[in-house]
Amino acid sequence: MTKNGKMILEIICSSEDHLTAEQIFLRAKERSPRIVLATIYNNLNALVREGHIRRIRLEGSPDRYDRNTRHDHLICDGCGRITDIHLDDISQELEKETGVSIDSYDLNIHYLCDECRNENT
Amino acid sequence: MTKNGKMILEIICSSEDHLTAEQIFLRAKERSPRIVLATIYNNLNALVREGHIRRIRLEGSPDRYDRNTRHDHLICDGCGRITDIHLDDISQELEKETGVSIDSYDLNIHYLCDECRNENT
DNA sequence: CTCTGTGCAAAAGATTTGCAAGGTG
DNA sequence: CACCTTGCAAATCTTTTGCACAGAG
Repeated sequence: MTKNGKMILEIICSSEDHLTAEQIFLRAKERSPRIVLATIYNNLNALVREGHIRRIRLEGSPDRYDRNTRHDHLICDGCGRITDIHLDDISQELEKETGVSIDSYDLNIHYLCDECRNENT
Repeated sequence: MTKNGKMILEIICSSEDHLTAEQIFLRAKERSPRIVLATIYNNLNALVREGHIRRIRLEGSPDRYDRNTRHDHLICDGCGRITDIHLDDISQELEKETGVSIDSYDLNIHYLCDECRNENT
């Protein structure tokens, strides 16, 4: 793995949030001021391809990147906040139900967080 | 609902595939030659907002649109083909596990279809 | 007559690509 | 020297927006 690749992976893994390429770019720039967005994207794609990180695709906002431990996402449709949740792995049930051999799955749950629910009252 | 909205909904519902905006545009043009891509997008957004259709966001290809019956997706990471599957609704279990009130969820299962699996042998 | 959807052109946003240069082995 | 990553600029692709007009109620 390259120096930039390592740095980007570190940035992602050390963040509690789900960062966009732009945000990662800004943080990377703090350490390596001459770095460019294209380099971020190159490395992000490589990291996703090699399974080190996950890409989260969202409505109306750029992709976000997340460490690749098995977990699922709660997405508030009000404020857009994403929360990691750790549900039991259901791969085996899914394989039984679908009859195919599963590589991975994405489970994104849409809801309204407490604040957003109260706002809409 | 507007005439174009109805037409677009019909195109989506009568297709077995998961169409891109572009594909929908081309089919809409067969019936209504002066229609424009922007109109397609406007209507698609409205239809998604009103819950008539679903948007499927994919890696490296434009969004696709799908009828909004409850179902999940098998996505082959080799050829990109999407297959609808009908699993038991797991909302209730998810609500129990997460403790929040769920509006909806997306479950996308990644695998390799038979052809792609054989190719990689 | 008013209001909303439409066609059109142009813009915006996110991501990718081509190429020359730089660093590493 | 050979190779691969980088920086940079420009391109590409998808989607959105502003505006004037047309059509429906």
